[in-house]
Amino acid sequence: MHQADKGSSCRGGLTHMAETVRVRIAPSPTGDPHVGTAYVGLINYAYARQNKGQFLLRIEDTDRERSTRESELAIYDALNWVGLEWDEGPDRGGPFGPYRQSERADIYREHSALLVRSGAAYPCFCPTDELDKIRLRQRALKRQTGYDGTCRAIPKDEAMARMAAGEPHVIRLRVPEGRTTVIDRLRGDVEIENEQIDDQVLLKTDGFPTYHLANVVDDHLMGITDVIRAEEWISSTPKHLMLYKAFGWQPPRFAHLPLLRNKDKSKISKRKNPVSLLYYRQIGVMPETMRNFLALLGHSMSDEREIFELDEFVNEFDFRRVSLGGPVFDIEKLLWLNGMRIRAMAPEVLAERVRDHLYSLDRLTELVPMAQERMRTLGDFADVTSFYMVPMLKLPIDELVAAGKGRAPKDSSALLLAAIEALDGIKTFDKESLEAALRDHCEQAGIPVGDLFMLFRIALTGRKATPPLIESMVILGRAQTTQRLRAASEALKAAPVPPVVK
RNA sequence: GGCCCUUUAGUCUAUCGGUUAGGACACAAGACUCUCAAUCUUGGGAGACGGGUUCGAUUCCCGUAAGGGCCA
Repeated sequence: MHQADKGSSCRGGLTHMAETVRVRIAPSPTGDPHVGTAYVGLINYAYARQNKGQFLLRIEDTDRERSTRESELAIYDALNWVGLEWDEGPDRGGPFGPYRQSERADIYREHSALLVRSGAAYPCFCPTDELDKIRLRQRALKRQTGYDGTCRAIPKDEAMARMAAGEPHVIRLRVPEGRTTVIDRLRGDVEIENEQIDDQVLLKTDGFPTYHLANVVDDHLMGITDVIRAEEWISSTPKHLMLYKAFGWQPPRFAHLPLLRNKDKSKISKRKNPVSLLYYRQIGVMPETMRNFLALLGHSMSDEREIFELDEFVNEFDFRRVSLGGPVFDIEKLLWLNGMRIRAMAPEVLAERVRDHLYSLDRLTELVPMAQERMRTLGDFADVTSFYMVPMLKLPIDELVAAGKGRAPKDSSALLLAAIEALDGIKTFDKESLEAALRDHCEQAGIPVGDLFMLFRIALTGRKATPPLIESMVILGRAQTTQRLRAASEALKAAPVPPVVK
């Protein structure tokens, strides 16, 4: 079926020395921590532990626009929550640091200079608009688009002189002729013609590396022996292989895991699915369930066991038992698993878990200010904040429809969808940004603020009378908020048109 | 559009050429029960299609189709 054994006894067939397995995950700190990160992390973790190797965490924050510190911290938080302990990383150091790419800029620059000197890479002075023109022309001719190699031909000394003179440029990889074979642990040999590969930019005009350069340099310098990552990277692996070759380094082994999917089989995305680990934690999926569930996707235990612990998975994980069809992330089954595990707990243990989940001091402190003015008894707290405690709201469809103020349900539905988009553009999910974004959005769309807010209120809390909306959104958090709005939008789309009331 | 990957029920999967194609979620029915849930029992439902190879293909090979990814 597949070639899981290929190349597993030795790397590239060259060394037989005992080597310590070193693997990594390299998430980008943009947005909420992703289930895909946990998925790939779990496999890497299992492989590392099984082989008594090391599992590292590297932060790929070379996208300086989108990377945030907040998101980086959320990654640590979420990975700790699922229980994947890493041996080296930005937060805990290690002998191969720094582990944050933004702190390694000099290393990349030196390495790209090395390639320019050897001729494996070259500076490209083409201005962006020129490149756009080339692309358009290629498109018009229905030719393969890509860099045409104009600057390849510039003699080396001239190129060096222009660089020294400070002319703006990027550094490109000089892709050689021929074909490149990727040896994938799971698929065997994958051959790709080099013609298919563009002269990839390695270093951008601002001196920052692209993913490809940084990735290869870091993996080598950090002693990574096995790159286990998502399938979406398989087509850029030849570029990476070329880089290893250009540097004269031995490449690691590669294994490309299948991509998690939405219900419609497209690559899992926040548009169609809650993908934030924080969301699942918030609704009360337990970390052991999350690990267990992820381990069920694309891998099976030898005895078809479905409920098991992390250490069992570590013992049994085997590339030969990885299946390659992209698994749909089935929330129903995740919840079933969670229920099974809940039922297996001793009541007193469960009691503690429930208390920690619902009534941790942190959580209460966050909620109490909102509830206080609306409470006459302590018990009122439960009622006022129930919308927050409940994982999945039961939506009152009629009220949702009514909140549309005479709009057809499907129009209200579209309204919500547009608003979700608007929220998407917010960088930090706080009161000020939300308020501004929502009012702004209403103005542009020409909807009365009150109309949208009432739709939101019911979508998010299931009620018409609630604590302040924006504050509630902040507390629910981005993932939960978008999830509920999306659910409401879908419910509205399916709702029947109400009879006209005169 | 080019290249690459994938393909067992609605979903997750088992099967390493010979099975009445197994399990799980979901679904349906029944039992239990003050309700609901849980639990138990039962049930329907699958090898994308077409060619080869073979005594025999879900399994190996080729093609087609579909889905997905990457590049633009």
